Amino acid sequence: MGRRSDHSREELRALILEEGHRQLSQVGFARFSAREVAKRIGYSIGTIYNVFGSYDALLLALNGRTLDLWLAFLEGRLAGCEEGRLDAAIEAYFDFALGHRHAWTALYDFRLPEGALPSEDYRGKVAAITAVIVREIAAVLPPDVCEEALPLARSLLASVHGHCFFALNGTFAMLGEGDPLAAAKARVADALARFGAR
Amino acid sequence: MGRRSDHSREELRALILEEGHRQLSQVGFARFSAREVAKRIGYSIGTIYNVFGSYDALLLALNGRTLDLWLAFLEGRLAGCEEGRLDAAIEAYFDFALGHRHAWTALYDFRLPEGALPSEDYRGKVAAITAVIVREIAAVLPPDVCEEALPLARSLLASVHGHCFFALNGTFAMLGEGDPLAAAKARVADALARFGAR
DNA sequence: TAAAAAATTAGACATTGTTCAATTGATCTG
DNA sequence: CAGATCAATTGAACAATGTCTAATTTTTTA
Repeated sequence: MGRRSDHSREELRALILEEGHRQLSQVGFARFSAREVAKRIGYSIGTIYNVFGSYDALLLALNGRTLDLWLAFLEGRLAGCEEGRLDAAIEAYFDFALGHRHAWTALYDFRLPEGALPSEDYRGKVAAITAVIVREIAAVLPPDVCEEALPLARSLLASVHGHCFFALNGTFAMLGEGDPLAAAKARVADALARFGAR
Repeated sequence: MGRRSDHSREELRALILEEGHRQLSQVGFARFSAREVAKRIGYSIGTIYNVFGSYDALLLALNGRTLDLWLAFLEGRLAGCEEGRLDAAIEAYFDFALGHRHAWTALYDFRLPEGALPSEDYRGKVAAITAVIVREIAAVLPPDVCEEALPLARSLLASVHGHCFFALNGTFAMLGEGDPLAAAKARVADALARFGAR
């Protein structure tokens, strides 16, 4: 078959991303197959290469979509939340990861070849999620140490990530930890207490 | 070719593990190939399946080897270290991961099929590393809260892991964090301060 | 209407994990 | 020592993957 006009380039891109994300969410990164995605949307594998250029680019786009969903989820939880916003953010971190296990895990399972940087676009999405945490931390920090909000946010993000990661990959279960979320909150509280946060 | 007596079962197992670990360390989990390992030791792929039974079992054994090395590295650093032992342990955590990037990363990239548990042996190795941290935390904790050492150790392990993970996967670089190790140490100190550790 | 451009496909390629019948060497038995 | 038994090793076969490219077909342009 040759050129056909079932879908515009943009529609095709959206189609692949949608089916790809469904697939990734169902089977996980290890079993994900670009060929299978092509089959499901009724196009051939070559078309995916036309649109995305490579397997890596496709996966980066899929992970980008996950980051979009994650950010929206986070902001949704925070909207209309008066107090305990930081705890709510940590809960949202966990809940998203638990609710989108495979997609969230793929964010970290997939790695670009050594030395390759993700696109500016992708980095922006990661920065956007970080910015939410920076904002929330700045809000509870005393004014005189508020320039510490960014480094602290990066560090607390890493701490929460570690807890969430261990919760999902079974390490915590192996070690008998029953409430990873509570532990993560406690560590964040520990740090904030030291900075005299309210 | 049929049966040959170049190596005993145990020697063969050691041979595969050694070459496999070399391979894993060089090319990383994503590009690791059991076939390639077989080729390099001069046996056929079937032999690896005879000895390990499956690809998953082989990888679990390789990761087990990494855990052994890691534990030895940790204890080696701690031996003869009088003060600042916890900081030394965190440094060792980072240094091992940085010095064995691919092998360390494979510990988390590789996952058993859903629901499958690692062997008792493997779980023991993870527990052994945890036990070191429990011991070191218990040593600095006031006696009246020393039953908190285990949960605290699990949680701090997760925090340090998150920092180390972000340092290696590029997240910290993306966010402008220049000293992940210092950040990890600071978070651990925050938590210990709250428990009145010395 | 004819020529140029673009999109889509199908197939070839090298690799992978996995399985298994056949083979070959070692070991036991009489 | 010869023959039977046993166990380890192989290599080929399979299905699947990412990747690339020549051919085909449709759309657009001249």
